[in-house]
This record gives sequence, structure tokens and C-alpha cells, in this order.
Amino acid sequence: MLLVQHIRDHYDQVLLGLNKRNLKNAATALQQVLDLDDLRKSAQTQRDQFQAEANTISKEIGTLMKEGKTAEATAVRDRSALLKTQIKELEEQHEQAEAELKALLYTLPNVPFTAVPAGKSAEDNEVVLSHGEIPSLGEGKLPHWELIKKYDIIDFDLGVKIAGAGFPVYKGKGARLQRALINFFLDQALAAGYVEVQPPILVNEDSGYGTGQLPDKEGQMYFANEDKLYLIPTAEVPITNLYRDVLVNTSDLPIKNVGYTPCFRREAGSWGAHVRGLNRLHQFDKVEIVQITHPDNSYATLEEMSAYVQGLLRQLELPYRVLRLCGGDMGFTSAMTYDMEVYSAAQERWLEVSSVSNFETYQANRLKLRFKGEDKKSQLAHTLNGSALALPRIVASILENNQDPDGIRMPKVLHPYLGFDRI
RNA sequence: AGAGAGUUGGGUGAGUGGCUGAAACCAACAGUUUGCUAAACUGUCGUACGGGUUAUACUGUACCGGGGGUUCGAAUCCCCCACUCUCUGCCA
Repeated sequence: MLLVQHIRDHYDQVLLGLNKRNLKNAATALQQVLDLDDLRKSAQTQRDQFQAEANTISKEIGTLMKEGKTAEATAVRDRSALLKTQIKELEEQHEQAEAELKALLYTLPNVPFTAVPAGKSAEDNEVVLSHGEIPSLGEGKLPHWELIKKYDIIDFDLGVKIAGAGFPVYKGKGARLQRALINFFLDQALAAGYVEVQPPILVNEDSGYGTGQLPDKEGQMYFANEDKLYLIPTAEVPITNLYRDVLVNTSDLPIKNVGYTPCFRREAGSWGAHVRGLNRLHQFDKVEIVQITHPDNSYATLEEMSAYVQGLLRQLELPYRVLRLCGGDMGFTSAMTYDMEVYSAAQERWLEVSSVSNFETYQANRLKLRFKGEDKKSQLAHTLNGSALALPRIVASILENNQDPDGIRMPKVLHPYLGFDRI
């Protein structure tokens, strides 16, 4: 959520940023924010004055009663009653302005960082770099949804029986590959200084608001109605919310956490020709890295996290490219995002396997995640996160890129985790 | 799921409807002193939103799990909700 004070102080910059996102009526919305805030303030100032008077009167009455001056006390009481109705009126004004302001702020996305390119869709994203060679497979190359049947390692039909489309069943070497990747990713993160956490995979409403999935993406999360809990779409939600309502010391920063969780996404309305096989699932596994940093360091950290994720892809021997997302394609809460895509050689297309973002104070403001600076004033920290990595599309590209007539070659780094080197 | 108990500042923990933004202790921070360490002593020490100021100072209001009510006045009384703990039940 954007800070009103920030909008006030950097109006032009915020407006420019929101325009970069192609947000309609940005200027109107911002002006409305300021108006509502003014309204809120003036109502509060007046209410506080009346309340102060009422408080004084109450004390007077107490004294008068003690001294037995009942008649005088009753007289003062009338004034108090009048104040009370005025206070109530102003209170309502204040609450309404505040509620409207909050609702409006919830609809405003984060302001893109200056380095974010303008643009409307994925086509306008900027390719920052590419790495690795795109393998040229001969005739008879199979897409991963054929390979998994051929080698009987992932079964979608069984998943349909148990749950529905988009819930695969991993079997035999397929299951082992999942476990190997998870352990490999976790071990790498540990080596890079991340502290592992195993969070709940169902979260309450407050957590959903904390990281911005609510109210923006309400319909995209599975909801356990009986207990009012959401199944997490990403470990970002529970891990970042560990720090909701937390005031940390500057010396505690940066905080680095990594966690493996299954992720659940309803993906309502996003099924089509390009989502066969592992390309899009309702349930998938992901290892997520989260950092909480001092505002001065967050962009250096973003680069560090990007480099870290690229290191994983190199070790897995996958050709990849890094995109800097344009304003129109960036997530609602992000100030800048890098997407990492691997090349899937049978499908002959790039697949997004990681998204690394800096949210600046956007999440921290909702979370009330602050640190005490050297001037002993508390200020909002910056939050970042990234997939490191999401499994299904990694699996898809490993299977497709490494296929040969004799089977599928496994990346070297996984051999110790797998206990085999081919499928 | 049933019954009971509870929820107060960073922590522990007092608190008869006005003298309580809240005792005390601990922690933290600053300082004094004994050669250093330890100890002792003194002081500071919640958050949010306003007013005010170049910035301080100063100042108002709210907050004792959340919401509502009674009252001139609520941490304290009443109602609803959430959560935690204990026992019983169930269970990996």
C-alpha cells in the first residue's frame, strides 16, 4: 500500500510511475487520496478538540460530585451531552474518510522503480541477458507431456481421479526428481546464508492482506470456508507475514529466509492452449527466498537475488534468459521484477521459472514491518522475494532438453540427490 | 467437538468506575563511580494519528485481544466475536 505522505511529497513522480503501469485515472485517484486525507485530518483535529473539552468536563464533574455540589455538576453535564453528539458526528466523518482512503489505496498498485521500462504487455519486457545454448533436438523429440507417459514418471490421469485437472501425481523416478530438486534448492540457499523455515501452508485473512494477495487476487486462492483459511499461492505469503507487526533492529537486517512449500493456485480463467502438461498447475512445489532489507540496500539485494537464481539455473545446465518486466506486466505489489525463463526445447518456447521482485515499502506498509534506525525513529523496511525455484517448468525443460534415444540425462548436480543419472 | 480459565507496555506482572498511559520487577539505552570486567547508583525508556515548529521543544486525541453498549467519566461493569491455555473426546 502506498504511503499518503509519499504521494504528497512526490506527487509527480508517483503519477509518472502509475502512468507507466497504464493505470487509468491515476491523476484523479491520487487527487482523491489527498482530498480524503485532508478530510480525515480536519475531522480528527476538530474531534480531538471537542474530546479534550469533554475530558476536562468529566474531571470537573468528578470533583464537584465529591464536594457534594450536585446542582453545579448537573449543569455542566448538559454541556457534556452536547459535546457528545458533536463528537459522534465528527467521529463518523473521520471513520468514513479513513475507510474510503484505505479502500482507495488498496486499489493503487506499487510505483515502478525508475529503471522499469514502460510498456503494456509481456512483449514489452526487456531482455537483460541470455545464457546457455539452445539445444537442437533431432527428429522425434517429444514434449514433456509425452515423455512423462513414456517413462511413467508423472500421471495426470491419476491426479484427475484424486483431485482434478492440474494436480499431477509424481511416480517413481518422477517423485524422486521432485525431492532431489527441493533438497538441492534448499541446500544451495542455506549455503548462501538463508535461514530455512517451514511455514503453514494455510493462512488467515490478515496474512493475505499483509502481502497484497487480498483484496487484489481474492478469486485466485483456494479458500477453506469452514475455518476461513486460504491455501497459499506461494511461500511468500506465510514467510513474509512472519514479520507482520514486527519492529526489528537495524543490526538484524538483512533478514534472509528460504522455505519449501507446495503452492496452490486456482488459475481461474487462465487455461488455454499453452498450458498443457506441467506448464500450469493448481498445485506445484516451489522453494522461495525472502529478504527484508534496509531501504538503502534493497536494489543491490535484488541484483544479488537475481544472480543467485541464475546460479541455480547454470548448475542445472539450463539455457535461460533474464527479463526486466515492463510497467504493464509487473505484479501489483512490485516496484521492480526480474523474470527468469528457461528454454524448453521440445515446446520451443521460454518458460517462466522464477520471478524476483523488490516491493520496497509497499508490503512493509501493510505489514507494519519496521526497523529502528540510528535516529531511533522507526521506518518501514523493504521486502523482496524470489522463486528459487518453482519446480514444474524446471522439470519440463530438464526432460525436454536432455532427452535422447536412450532416455533422459539428469544434470550432474542432481546425481547425488537422485541416486541415478538417467531416466 | 464439549466444559472451564485467560488475553494489560520488549518480557514478567499489579490494577476498588474518576488520583492510571497505566505500579513493581526484568530487559534495553545514556550517564556517574570503583584501575578493567562485574556490581552499585542516577536518569531515559510504548505505539498511532493530529496541532505546532525550518527542525526541535511543546501540545491534543486514541489505544490495556477486536467490536459494540452502559456512564458526565471504563483497563475496571454488560453484550458479541477472535485467539490462547487446561481437562474430556477424537486423531498422524
